Amino acid sequence: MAKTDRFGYKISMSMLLQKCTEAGLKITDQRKVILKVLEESEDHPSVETLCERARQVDSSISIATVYRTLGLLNELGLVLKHDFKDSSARFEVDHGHHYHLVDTETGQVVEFQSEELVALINKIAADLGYQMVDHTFEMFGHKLKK
Amino acid sequence: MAKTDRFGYKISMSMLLQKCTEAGLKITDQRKVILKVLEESEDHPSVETLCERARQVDSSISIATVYRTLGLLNELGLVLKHDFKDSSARFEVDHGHHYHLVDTETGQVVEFQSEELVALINKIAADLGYQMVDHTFEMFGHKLKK
DNA sequence: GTGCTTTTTGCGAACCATTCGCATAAACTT
DNA sequence: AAGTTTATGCGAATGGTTCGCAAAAAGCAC
Repeated sequence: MAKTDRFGYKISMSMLLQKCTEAGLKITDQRKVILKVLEESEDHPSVETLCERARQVDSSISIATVYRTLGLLNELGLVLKHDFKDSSARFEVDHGHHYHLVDTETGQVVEFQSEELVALINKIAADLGYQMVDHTFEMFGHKLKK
Repeated sequence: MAKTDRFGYKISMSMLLQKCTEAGLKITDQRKVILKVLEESEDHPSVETLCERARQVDSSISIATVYRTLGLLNELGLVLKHDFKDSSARFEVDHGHHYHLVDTETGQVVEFQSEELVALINKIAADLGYQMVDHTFEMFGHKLKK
């Protein structure tokens, strides 16, 4: 049975690698390792963290290669780059768009999607005379008391 | 008649300076110049741009002071810091809540409000069982070709 | 497989926005 | 005016990210 995420998107290494070859990229050992590490990461690792994890598999991998690989994957739309306020960029495999609601009391992160939200922001952009190509949205809140 | 921004918020230098003294900060010529330049900026200038503008009034102002002043004002909540994707941070006097659409081709920032968006995200939070207390939202796009 | 061409790699140096250390110079206090 | 505190300008340091280059590996044709 194929592995899927909570929204039902199928994810697989071979699919990621296929996309890379389709884009004319060569499949190197380093890229395979980095992709695998990224795909297995449940969190949103920084480049440095990612590099450390990759080095545990192949200690010769340099951070420059990690940067280059992530840049490439990001251009292909396979990987999402997040610029959180506190310094360095963080990455995750793009498993389909979802948003985050951070519980301000527990720190827990709730993921959700909303077609309605996507539709509305596209409409807002269009009303302003723009074609939206990207957006960021994050919520902070606490559980409703009954 | 008091000057107001496009959303009707009253803004004034003296108010900003008063907040600074209340916070125990000394009012220096540099701070007055930086504050004035920021307050008169209709755009969302980068630190470097801000520094250039300030230097036209007082050429001895250093970029380190501009950074320090903006950091201070940001801590006081008088100034908003935005980390748009394109490298350097950009600032604006806090005139109340609105959103930003960044033109990916020109770097220009379009401001907008949407009651509909506010209503929708509150509803989304409520549906998830949460009371929203804060959120971030930013759009990136380019002008529609006709 | 063996060549040949193109892409990728690791390394360190370069880059760039931002921050720091420090001695000097202002601002507030009395 | 004198004393205390905070702010400034300078240049050097920092830290994440990118670049240049020669060496290594990948893909392709035979």
